[in-house]
Amino acid sequence: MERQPTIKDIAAELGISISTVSRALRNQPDVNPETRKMVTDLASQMDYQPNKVALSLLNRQTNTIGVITPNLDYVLATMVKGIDEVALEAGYTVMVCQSDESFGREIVNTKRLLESLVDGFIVSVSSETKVFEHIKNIQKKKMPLVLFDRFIEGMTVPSIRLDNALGGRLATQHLIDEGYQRIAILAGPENLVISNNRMEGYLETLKANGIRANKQMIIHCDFNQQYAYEATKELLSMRTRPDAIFTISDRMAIGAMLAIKEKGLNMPHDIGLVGFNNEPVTNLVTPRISSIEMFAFDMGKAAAKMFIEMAHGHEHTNDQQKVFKPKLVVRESSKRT
Amino acid sequence: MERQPTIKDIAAELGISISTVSRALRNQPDVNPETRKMVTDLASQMDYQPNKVALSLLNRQTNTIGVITPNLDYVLATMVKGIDEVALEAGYTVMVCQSDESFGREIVNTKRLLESLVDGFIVSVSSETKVFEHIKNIQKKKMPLVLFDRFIEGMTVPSIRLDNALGGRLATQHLIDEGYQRIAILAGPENLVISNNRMEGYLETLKANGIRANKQMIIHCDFNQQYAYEATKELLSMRTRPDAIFTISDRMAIGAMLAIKEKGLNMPHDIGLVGFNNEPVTNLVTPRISSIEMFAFDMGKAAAKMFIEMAHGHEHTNDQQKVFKPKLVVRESSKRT
DNA sequence: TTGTAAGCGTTATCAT
DNA sequence: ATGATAACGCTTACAA
Repeated sequence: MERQPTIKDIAAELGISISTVSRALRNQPDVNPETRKMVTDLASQMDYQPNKVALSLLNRQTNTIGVITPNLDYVLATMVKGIDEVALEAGYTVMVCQSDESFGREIVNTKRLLESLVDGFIVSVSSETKVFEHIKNIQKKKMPLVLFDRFIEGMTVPSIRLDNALGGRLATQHLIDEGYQRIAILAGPENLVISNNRMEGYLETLKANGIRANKQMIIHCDFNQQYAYEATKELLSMRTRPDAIFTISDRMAIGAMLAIKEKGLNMPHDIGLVGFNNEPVTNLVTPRISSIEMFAFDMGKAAAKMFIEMAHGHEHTNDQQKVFKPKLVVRESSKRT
Repeated sequence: MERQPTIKDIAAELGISISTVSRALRNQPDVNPETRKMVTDLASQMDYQPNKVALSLLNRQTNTIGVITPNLDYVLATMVKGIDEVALEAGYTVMVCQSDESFGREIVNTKRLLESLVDGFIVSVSSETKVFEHIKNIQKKKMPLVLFDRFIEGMTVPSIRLDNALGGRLATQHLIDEGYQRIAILAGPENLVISNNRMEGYLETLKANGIRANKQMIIHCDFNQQYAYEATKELLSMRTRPDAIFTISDRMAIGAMLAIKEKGLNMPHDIGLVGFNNEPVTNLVTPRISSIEMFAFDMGKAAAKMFIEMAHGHEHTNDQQKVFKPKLVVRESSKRT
């Protein structure tokens, strides 16, 4: 890589001092118009670009946000897009690191970015993450930190999250309203808060409708189409099989759908299905899958906005949380009436 | 954000000079074991982290790669994941910027990152991009630059690309082999090289099989499910409708599929369909869609490897290109025999 | 073995 | 209107 031109080079070339060059370039008053012209002309001729690293060192801020995400699947990619959008607008650049749902990689990523490269973090923790020292570390340094999507129970961190329990309630109540009685749930990994919250909504709603929850109807499995497929096959081979399934992700809904079709059951007649996330794919399959919309793009934007407010030193409390309300989107897979 | 501890602080606290601290911290010889212990102990107690910005300024390199991508849809997200993987391994951090298929945002992103924030670039140009001054600019600065996926015709830039024409040939030949005669193509935007290459493969193969290309069977439309849906409706209402459609992306294949189903046609009997990318969704719909696998993850890894070689000053020629061979994956949508 | 000082590119403060 | 200098945090000759 070639050495880039600096104000020093410009100053030397023009036989003036670097402070004058600096001033001229930044349109400060108190600089002779002729001098300014000389400087700006030469600068653009040399294709001079101010060195952001030097500025970062000087100002002790990099105008960079470290974004750590477990993956870039639909929901998180959409959120990251929202973050990107707002950040760019506000003069921030975003460093996206994928932890790949691995605790180890999350640690490594955090540590790297922490080394004075970023002004703060917007983080969604991996499904493996059960210890939060690295997150506390960020807080200890008083850096702006916003969690999004996946959050941490029992820790007060500013965050953007979804009312997952409501999502669970909406889905379950809808199935009940459509006349389904034996509603199974494919829940996510056990330690994942969002997954548990969706399940709580499910349990709550069953109870509110006088339906006894059945442990055999509650399956924990990875956020994964294959597992969901297997789990559904299992469910469908029960002596009293479920007549509806609520999966806490659309990926899982697809897996469930494959198993249902294989079994020769008709949706929504024989069995109902509701997913979560409202991914485009729900519209592409036959029958189309009902799902819970979570406004991922807006959530991303909100996360970035909250971050920027914190970075600009606006007062904020640590337990500031913005909670988005999900919305039920009814499609053929669950519409029996 | 709190001021982070520096070696200066450590030195002051211990009453020694900063160079000694620096040496102790970096395990240099020539430093008294006792001094070293004092220093390292205090450092870890203060949770000292070396300031990367200062180091970047000193070394004139940031160990950061600027990745510019038009979007984070399946293919590019997968490639970015590959880039990430290799980069992390090699001690680089990745800054991902989405241009959102907009030329303007691509320019802005490039310019920002160029301001000495990154050591070089791995870029996939937006579909809008027809002028390449910003890319030439990077080259002029002698920064490592690798293009991936989308590349530029008539410019010699190191790049990782797919043999798109081969992809077009594989798909088309397969359809012909399955007995389809009137094969339409939903090509992408006209100025996009990858799209044109796929079409060339299509045209070539028709010719090689003695089939006359029909202009009405060649539709240019955005990489977009909705457009593909409209275009297919149009195609299917022709007096002599096509009996097969090759779409140059799986998204478009889904759009086409919707139109085909709406028309009540049976796949693969009445009409054949082949997509491109081999996205997971091709496996989720009924019938499953045949597609062209492009090994996106490996392509991303290769891009990062090439970048790192360049950054390490390995000799390279500007026209160094790694071309991946796509593979046909046959599924039900096109298997008539 | 340790300290001093220059330098990385820039801005801000204080002269001139 | 312009210049000299210190500072940001660090490394690295060079000196002690």
